[in-house]
Amino acid sequence: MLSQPSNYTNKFSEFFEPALLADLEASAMLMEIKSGTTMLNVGQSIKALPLLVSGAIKVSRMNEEGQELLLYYVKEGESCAMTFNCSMLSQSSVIKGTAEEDSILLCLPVKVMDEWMVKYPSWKRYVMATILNRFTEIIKCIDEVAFKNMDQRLVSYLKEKSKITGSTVLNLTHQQIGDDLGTNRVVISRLLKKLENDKKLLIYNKQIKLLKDF
Amino acid sequence: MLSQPSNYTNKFSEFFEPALLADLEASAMLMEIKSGTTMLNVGQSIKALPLLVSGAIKVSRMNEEGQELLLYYVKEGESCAMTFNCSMLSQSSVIKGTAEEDSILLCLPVKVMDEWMVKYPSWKRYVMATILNRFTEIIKCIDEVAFKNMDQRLVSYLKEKSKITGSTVLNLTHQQIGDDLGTNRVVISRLLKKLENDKKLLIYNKQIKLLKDF
DNA sequence: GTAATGCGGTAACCCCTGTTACAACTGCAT
DNA sequence: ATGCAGTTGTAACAGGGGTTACCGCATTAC
Repeated sequence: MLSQPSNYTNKFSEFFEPALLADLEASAMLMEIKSGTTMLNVGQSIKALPLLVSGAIKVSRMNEEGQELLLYYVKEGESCAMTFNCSMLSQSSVIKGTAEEDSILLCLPVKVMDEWMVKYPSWKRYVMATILNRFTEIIKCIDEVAFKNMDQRLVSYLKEKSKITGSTVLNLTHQQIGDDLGTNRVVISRLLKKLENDKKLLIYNKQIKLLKDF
Repeated sequence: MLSQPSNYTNKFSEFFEPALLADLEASAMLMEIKSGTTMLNVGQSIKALPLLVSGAIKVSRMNEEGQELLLYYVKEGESCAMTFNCSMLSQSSVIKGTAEEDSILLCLPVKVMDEWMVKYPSWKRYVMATILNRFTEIIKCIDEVAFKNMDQRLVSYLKEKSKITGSTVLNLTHQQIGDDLGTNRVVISRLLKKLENDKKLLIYNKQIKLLKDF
């Protein structure tokens, strides 16, 4: 059983002014999301703005043929930039959002977030900072896809994954990695094997352990 | 010799409320930019917000090794989303902006654009719409780079170029195209030749003519 | 136990694309 | 006219990585 929003809004107390925090408590709805839940799919319209209290959300692009590509993660204290945009202009989404872990989030009605842009300077700052961060991360993603080889992308991916989970043991199948990087399972197996030979990691069943000099 | 801003702000009269237009006239500085001028480079800080009256700006990503990749164009009546973000948070740019044609733009001090977010609903809408459009275009760019082959990317590129210039005759060298798509000149020559054989276009020196069934 | 399913290892194959090299051609400068 | 710089055509080669196929192994269901 979850307690009231008031216990969770303090995750945001470093960004938000007191009046905004109070308003947030009053307006937001607390939600619990199980790992793996798809919260938003391509083409859906956006009904509420999620502020992440704990856990992590994976944001990815899916093309028409169902191929996927990981864009970035939304972490604690963060929110989704696309949602800001889409909700303010009542457009539908071009991306997919999935809970990477069990997550807790505060859901805000779209209406209030627009009002708050005018009312609370700290909210405006937060929204702008979030948008800029996402832009930067998407640009990073473009750099990877456009200029880097698959082996480098795989290494970046595993590092990021390790950072997100806070562990050097990653519970991942080769297929899952391939999906996130928009490539084939065999390619990933091949590259992982090479990394194992180079003593960068160890491969187990559905599990990868990163070694010290990864 | 350029006339006063007042003659140019009407490009924006469809988006902006009258009071904002008046304020724009008072605050903006009119600038003329020659084709090929680099207006913003990676690592630079942003001093002013450009609103494009006429012409077109090419926005691209450059990586550390100097490889380039075209992201999108800013056209008449539009502005640059990254600039909004960076200027509001006083961050430096991660992208490059170059005048694609001779262009005229209104330059706004960073300070006022922040105030206007609160003051003018139509400004807030414009900013948000711009940001969303850019997001969408960058996602499109990711789709291309991640999922499409070079021949498909080349076709998209030429179509876009034709739309921007409003002509089916494009004054481009193969090298320039290669730079925009982040690839090698020889690759472009090869693919163009194939398109010429397929009767999609004609190749001249420093010039390409798109045919009807392109 | 056995069967079924999913995961991982490996080989073989091929296409796309990046790279290098060189020749032919254009246009401009002198 | 000659030379030079920039542009284009083409061949040849190499490597990355996408694809298919098949096998062994682990896990779960029955």
